[in-house]
Amino acid sequence: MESSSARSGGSTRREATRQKLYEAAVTLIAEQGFSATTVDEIAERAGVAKGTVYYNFASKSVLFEELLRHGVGLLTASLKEAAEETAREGGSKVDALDAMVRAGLVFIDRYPAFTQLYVAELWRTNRAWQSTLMVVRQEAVAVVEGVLREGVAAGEFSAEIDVQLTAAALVGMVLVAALDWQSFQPERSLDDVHAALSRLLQGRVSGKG
Amino acid sequence: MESSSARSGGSTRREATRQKLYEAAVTLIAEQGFSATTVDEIAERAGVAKGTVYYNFASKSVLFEELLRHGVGLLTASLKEAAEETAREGGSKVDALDAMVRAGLVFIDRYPAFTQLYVAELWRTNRAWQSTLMVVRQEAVAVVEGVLREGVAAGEFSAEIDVQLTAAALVGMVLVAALDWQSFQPERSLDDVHAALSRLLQGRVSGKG
DNA sequence: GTTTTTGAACTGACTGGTCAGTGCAAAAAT
DNA sequence: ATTTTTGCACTGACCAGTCAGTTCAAAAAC
Repeated sequence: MESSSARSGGSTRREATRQKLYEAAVTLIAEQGFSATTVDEIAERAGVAKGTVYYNFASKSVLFEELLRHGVGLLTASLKEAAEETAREGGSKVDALDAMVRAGLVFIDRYPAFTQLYVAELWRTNRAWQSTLMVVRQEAVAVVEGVLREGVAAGEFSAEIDVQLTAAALVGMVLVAALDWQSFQPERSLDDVHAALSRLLQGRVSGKG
Repeated sequence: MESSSARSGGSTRREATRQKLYEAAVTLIAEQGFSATTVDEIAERAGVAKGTVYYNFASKSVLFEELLRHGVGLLTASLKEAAEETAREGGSKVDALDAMVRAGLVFIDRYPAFTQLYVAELWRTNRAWQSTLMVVRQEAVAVVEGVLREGVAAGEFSAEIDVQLTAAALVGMVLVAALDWQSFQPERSLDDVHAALSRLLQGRVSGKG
């Protein structure tokens, strides 16, 4: 018989197990890389048996892919939210960029391991999950590109900026500054880091200030 | 006899073999990661026997570490050269930064695989070669920090900029923009990319332009 | 004649993935 | 109300294959 013990989209127990596996995998892979991390390690850290990993995910690669989707989904939602709230409050496009910079920093602060792992894999070639990686990357970068384009359309940004390259550069600015912050100056506050990046974003570097 | 022909370190033949191994390892590891790359693969791509790898390097890790040192050494030299030439020509510190941005782009354009590999490893923790990684990172970033500090001292940059964070952000800007360029818009010219980054660096984004 | 390279065989530890079986809470049957 | 059945979620020993690193005699390069 169809037991139907938990009709609403998968049992709670299973979802909890998957979450534990995500959390175990993300830190281990961030530290060691995908290949150097064994399924046994992931299972052990998650506190489940190895078979459970394969009960919940078709393979180690699939676990990783779903982890990527899950994580970037959170980031993209956060960036959109930041941009939309700024718009709602009548802020300029620079304000929107600034809010997104902060949202990015908050995300990296909350999920540093995921960020490390993502950066480490993003530009590799010939990997099984490359298409997944590109899709989720595009989702996130598109939010930044959108704000830049709107800014150009509204005359707030120079029409001569290269939207794609500028978006990539902004993402890189935040990414590397934040990872450096985490790795080498963890005592600094998020506001400190945000202030430094705002200054750079708004071109307030040159001049006596 | 230790003939005059090879003062710096070892025979020419041996050095050539090591160079071939570097080149083979750098592309393979950039594509697949360190752990997923086998010594047999490296030897095969380099066109030497496996025994030769172990005759020239104590282990796979040591080969990788020396590769890191070698590569970042080239980058650091190139950055210094760019900064010094700008100074020699009487350029401003912004000019020096701009020249270093270009030098970074040229480097990434010439050694994309090395750059990928380096970025993928830089923020990992608990790895055998972590101290090597940090040392060489610091050598490179210090060049940027130095120019920023001189700019502050000379009153060209605001005294309120955070040198460390700004340097990291600038490096990130170039790194990510360049890797994106390589990966997703390889048809663009170096000058194009450089122009986009210059604009951002000099705060010529806002405004009708 | 010394240094460097070759190449193939070998070892021993490790790994992704499998699978027969267990535990258990809810459903069905009595 | 009690017993029986169902099937989901999980378990962990096991397997077949892989890989870093070793060894070494012989050849090649210098």
